[in-house]
Amino acid sequence: MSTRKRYWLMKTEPDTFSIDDLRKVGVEPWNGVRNYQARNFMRDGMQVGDGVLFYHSNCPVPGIVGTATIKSTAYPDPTQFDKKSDYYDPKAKPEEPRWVLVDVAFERKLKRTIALDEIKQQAEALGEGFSLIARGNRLSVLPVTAAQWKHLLSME
DNA sequence: GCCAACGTTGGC
DNA sequence: GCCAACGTTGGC
Repeated sequence: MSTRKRYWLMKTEPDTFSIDDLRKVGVEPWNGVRNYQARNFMRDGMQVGDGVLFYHSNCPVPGIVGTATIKSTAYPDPTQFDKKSDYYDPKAKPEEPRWVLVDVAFERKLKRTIALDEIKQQAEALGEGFSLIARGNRLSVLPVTAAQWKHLLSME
């Protein structure tokens, strides 16, 4: 496996966990991902040191609000075994975990939000395949190329 | 709050 | 293995 730094975009609802929350705690175990494709990106793709575009969804101005760093490779998400958790999965067994998470570290908050609106206007430069703006995409964890990373942050 | 676009579940 | 019903995401 390559050790070259990779880039990702991770969505969160600011009412639940915002960039300001991440800044306060420093490092956060990214629990609650319950989508297989998103899980596979964390499990099979993420390496310590990878870059993360921190995205706010389900809010007045959806968009990229900060950057973060991957602090751990994937390990089992403990909330899947916790009956009191919203993320409890009765089908997950400790000897056969179904869901994983990674630790995400605060890097910086952008000077301003790079709004989804503006990102859509850059569709051509970002490439047709950019899944954040692909029709109907709902993935909460998705890969970003080095060129897309550079282009998106140049919009700040 | 609405609803389109998906993903998952479960009966058959 | 099909597919209808249901649940979720997330922009608007």
